[in-house]
Amino acid sequence: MTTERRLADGIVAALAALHIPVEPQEVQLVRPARPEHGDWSTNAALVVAKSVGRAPRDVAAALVAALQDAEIYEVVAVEAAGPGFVNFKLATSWLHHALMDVVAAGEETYATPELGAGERVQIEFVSANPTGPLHVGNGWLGSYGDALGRVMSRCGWEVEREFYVNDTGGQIRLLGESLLARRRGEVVPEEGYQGEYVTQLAQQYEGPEDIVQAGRFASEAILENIRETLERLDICFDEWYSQASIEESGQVGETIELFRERGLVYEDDGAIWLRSTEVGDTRDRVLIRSNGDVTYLAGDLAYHRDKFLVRKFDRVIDVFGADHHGQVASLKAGVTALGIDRDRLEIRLGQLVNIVGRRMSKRSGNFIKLDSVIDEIGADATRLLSLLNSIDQATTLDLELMKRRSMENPVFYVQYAHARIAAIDRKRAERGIERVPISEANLALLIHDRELELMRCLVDLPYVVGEAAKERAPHKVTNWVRLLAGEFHGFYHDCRVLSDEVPFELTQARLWLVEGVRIGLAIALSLLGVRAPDAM
RNA sequence: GCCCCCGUAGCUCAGUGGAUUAGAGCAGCUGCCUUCUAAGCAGACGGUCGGAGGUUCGAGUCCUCCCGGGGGCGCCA
Repeated sequence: MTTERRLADGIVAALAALHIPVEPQEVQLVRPARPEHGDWSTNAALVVAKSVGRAPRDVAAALVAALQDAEIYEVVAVEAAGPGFVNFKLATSWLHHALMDVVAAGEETYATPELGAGERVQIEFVSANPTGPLHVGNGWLGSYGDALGRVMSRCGWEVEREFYVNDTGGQIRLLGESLLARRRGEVVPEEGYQGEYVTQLAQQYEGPEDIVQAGRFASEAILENIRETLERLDICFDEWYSQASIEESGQVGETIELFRERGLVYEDDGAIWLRSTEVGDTRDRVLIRSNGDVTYLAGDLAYHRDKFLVRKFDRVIDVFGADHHGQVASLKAGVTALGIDRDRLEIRLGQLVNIVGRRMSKRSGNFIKLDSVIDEIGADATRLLSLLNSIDQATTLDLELMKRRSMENPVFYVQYAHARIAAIDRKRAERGIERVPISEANLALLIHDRELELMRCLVDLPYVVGEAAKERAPHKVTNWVRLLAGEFHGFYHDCRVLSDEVPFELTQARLWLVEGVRIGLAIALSLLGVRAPDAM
C-alpha cells in the first residue's frame, strides 16, 4: 500500500469519526511545493468547513487531533497550517519505500494509473491532405497526437490512432491537373499545386492524360512520402482511413438518409442541406452541392457515423489545427443529429506554430517542410520540441536551440541524464562491482538532499502521467522529465556513486537510486517518443 | 459583427483554485574540472502575472467588460 493511499484512507476515517460528511472527490491530497509545508498536505478541512458551518481552522484542528489518534504508519507529525490545511510530515523512510516501489514496479508498471477503465478511444490526428509534403505544423500536432495516445494507453484507455486520408474531391482533381500540366510542360493553374515535387512526380507518371488517374497517382505517391516522414518520428497509426472508400461504400448516402428520417434535410437552390441549426450549429450546411457532388462535411459526417455507430468507439478525439476551427460547430452538430451524445466527440485544436528567425508571412511555419526540420535537428529533438509546450499556445519554435549539444537544449539535457546512468553502470561492471538485490541494500543511507529530491520527484510521476492523460496534455510529462533530469545532474555532481571515498553500502544504495531514476527517465521518454540513449 | 486560443522576467515558456518571497531554461554577470562524460553543477540579477471590476476562506488560475496578438466564420478541404 502506498503512503498516499494510507493517508487518504486516514483522512476519510478521521472525517467519519468526526461525523463530517464529505464528497471524496473534493478532498485533495497533494505534495506541497514548499518543504516546510510537510511531505503531504490536504485541503479537507477547507472544503468541508462551509457545509458543517464551522471555521476552517477549527475543522483543521479537530482533524489533526483525530489523525494523531489514528497513528498512521510513518507519519511523524500532523499539523494545521495557513487557512486550514492539514500537513503531514513523514519519516524519511517513506521515500525509501517509494523507491522500492518504483524498482519493484519497473518500467512496465510504474506510473500506470487506472483512469481509462478500458474505454475505447480513437484519436484521429495529422490527417494531412495527400497533396504535398508534411510541414512543421503536422509534425507538431502529430507528435502531440501520438504522445497523447501513448499516455492514455498507459492510463488504461484502449487507444486506436487513425489518419484520415483525404484522397478524393476537388483538391485531388486539382493535383491531377497540376501534374498533367507539368508533364505537358505548361504552367500550373494558379490555384494549383506549384511545388517542385509535382514536377518530379510528373516525370514518373506514365499513365493516360486523365485528371482522376493522375491525381490518384500523385496522391498515393505523396501519401507514401507522408508515411515515411511520420515513421522517422516514430509516429504510428493503427488505421489509414480512406475518404474515397467511405464515399464509394455508400455510407454517405446512408448517413444523409438518417438525417432525412429525422426531418433534418431540405432542398434549396438545387442543393441538399442539413438543418444543423436545429442541433446547435450557427448555420445550416450543404451536404450535396447543386452539381451533385457530396461536400467534405457530408463525407466527414459519414466518417464520424462510422466511428461511433459502426466501429463503436466510446470516445473520439479529433486533433485539428486551429485553421480548421470552422469545422467544429458543424461536426458537433452533425454528430448530435446522428443521435450521438456530442460530448463523446472531443475536438482538440492546436494553435499554429512559427519558427524563430524565419520571418513569417501568414502561417509561415506551415511552409517549412517537416522532413527538412528532421534533417536539421534530428527526430528526437523534433519530437521533444513539439512536446515542450501546450498546444493551446501559439508558440515560436527555436530550431537553433535544438541543434546545440549543450544544456540549453532540452533534448540533450534529458538524454544526457540517461546516458550518464548507463555510463555509471558500465563503470560498475568494469570495476567488477555486483549490485546486491534491493532487499539487501540499505536504502536508509540515502539522506543527502540531492537523493531525497530525486526520490520525491519519482513519487510524482504517476500523478503527472495521470494529469497528462486526463487533461490531454502530454507536455506535462516533458516538464516532469526535464525536472527529473535536472535533479539527477545535481545529484551526479554532488554524490558519487562509485568511488573509493564512498562506502560500499552507500554505493549499493545509490546504485538502486540511480536505477529508479533510469526507470523514471525511460518511462517518460517512451511516452514522449524520444529515445533513451546509453551513450552520447 | 460573431466564435476559438493566447497575453506571466529582455527572449521562449511552465503554472489553469490553494499557503505572507509567482517558477524554469536561455541571454547578460559571478564562482566550481588530477574524480562515474564540465555535453555538467552552484550563486546573484531580473516580473504592478495586458487593464478594470466581481465571485471565493483563498484568484496568475473562475465570471463580466475593455485593450492587444493569432486563428476561424464557403454549394473549399
